[in-house]
Amino acid sequence: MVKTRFAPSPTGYLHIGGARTALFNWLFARHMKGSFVLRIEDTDLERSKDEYVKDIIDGLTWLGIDWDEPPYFQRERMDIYRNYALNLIEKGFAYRCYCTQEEIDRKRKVALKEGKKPHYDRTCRERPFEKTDKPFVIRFKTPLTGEVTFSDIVRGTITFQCEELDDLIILRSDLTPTYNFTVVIDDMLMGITHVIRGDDHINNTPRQILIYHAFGYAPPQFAHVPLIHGKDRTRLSKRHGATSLLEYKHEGFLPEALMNYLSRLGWAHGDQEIFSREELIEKFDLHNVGTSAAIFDMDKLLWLNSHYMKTLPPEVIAQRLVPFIEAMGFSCNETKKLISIVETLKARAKTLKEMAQMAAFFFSAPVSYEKEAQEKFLTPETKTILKDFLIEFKSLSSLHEEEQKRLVERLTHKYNKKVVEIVQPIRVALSGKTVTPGIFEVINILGREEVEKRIEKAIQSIP
RNA sequence: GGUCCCAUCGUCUAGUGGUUAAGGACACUGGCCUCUCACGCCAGAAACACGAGUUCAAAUCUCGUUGGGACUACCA
Repeated sequence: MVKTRFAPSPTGYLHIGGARTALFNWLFARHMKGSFVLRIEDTDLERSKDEYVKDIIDGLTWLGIDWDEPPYFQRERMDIYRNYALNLIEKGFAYRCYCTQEEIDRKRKVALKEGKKPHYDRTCRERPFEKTDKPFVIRFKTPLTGEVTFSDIVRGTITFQCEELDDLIILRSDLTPTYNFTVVIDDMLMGITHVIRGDDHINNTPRQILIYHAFGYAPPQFAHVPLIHGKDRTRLSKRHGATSLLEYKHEGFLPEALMNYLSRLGWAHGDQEIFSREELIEKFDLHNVGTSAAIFDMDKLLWLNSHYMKTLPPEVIAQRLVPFIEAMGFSCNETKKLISIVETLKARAKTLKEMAQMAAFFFSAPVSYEKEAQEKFLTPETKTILKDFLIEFKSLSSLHEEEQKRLVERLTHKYNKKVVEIVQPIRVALSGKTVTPGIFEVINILGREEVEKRIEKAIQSIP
């Protein structure tokens, strides 16, 4: 059975790139009816933070990614790694190295200067065991010759010469294990069948394969997916805008849109652009994953988001809109009204945040009018029209669109004006703005009483 | 520097040697619709990095060049 994992290190927020890697792992597992696990690689005691663990878990959850076993924390498994490292020494695949860091740094600088590889010179590799209190690290005994080849699912065959590889440290002097060792131990112990990760790990793969060999264990399948780059075509990092995936949530993006967008970054299914979660699971395939890095495109994300704003049930959008409305200091306990607002705004707002801003005037009367709107549409001339409108509006038997339309038409004839010249003053009076949803919809949502109040107020504001 | 990876419109991509004057989508431009703004609809501009080779035939295969990226830690 297929088993995949997402193995982030909590040394930073879950960003778009990590989320995409997680998504691919999750989609592949779900597609293959296998399982997916989350493993927090927090062996870097210095830089790992609980705050980031929370961000990762919350971010994935928001996206709609779930895992089949409780999350693993490498920090809780230190003994396991130590034992396996010791075991490797016994088997002759690793050795204690007593060289000091200063020594090694010095030698590396010299080697670099002479144009040689900055590798550890393997001083301790064949040193006979001696009892000493000196601190040591454990290094893996990389074969001096030969090559390592593996078949990557997305890239095909990749080969490395062993002589290019270093005797990497697998256990630090403080007895904590290093990345290239823990991944192998955990992937092995957890029975991971497919390792799907960013292509920044291609260079690590041969080292890891060698460790698998040392344990006599067949390596999993590897699938290295291209990285996501920022506009400057370098690896995505903090300086490319939104740091955390949750930042997108706070900016009013829908998880459906993010998932759809992320899935299409490096993967395609013919010409299809819109995928539901179920469709993604059904159609996702590692063989259709591309090989070149993609640049994050906010415009396309916005387009997808606006698509889901329009197509998700209004009740769902309304529910998700609530926190944004409340953040502006309004309370929205009238569900029916809120849904009407969503209906009228869903084709106009690209994000929930934007929708909330557009909806503000439904919750409180304008305290002031946009300057230009006021100058242009709240004039002595339109004052007359507004007064007339108010009288007729009060006598309307219902707020049906047809009836409102007739009212406006009567006014256009009476004053010999275009529709827009009648509607805009009303719009400004009701919203303070020149841009709103259709005027009849606005009137309907506001309701008789509120409309009358606001028109009245506008009339009074005109000298 | 060394090793490895990558290269189709501005961006995401379809394309797996042959009706492809290279298709779709976002963005962009123009038009239609229209009470403002959106939405929607129609149209348009826009790409196979370069050079050899293989082949009857190459965006597709090979090599080289150029360009970009990643890795090269007692980070992951």
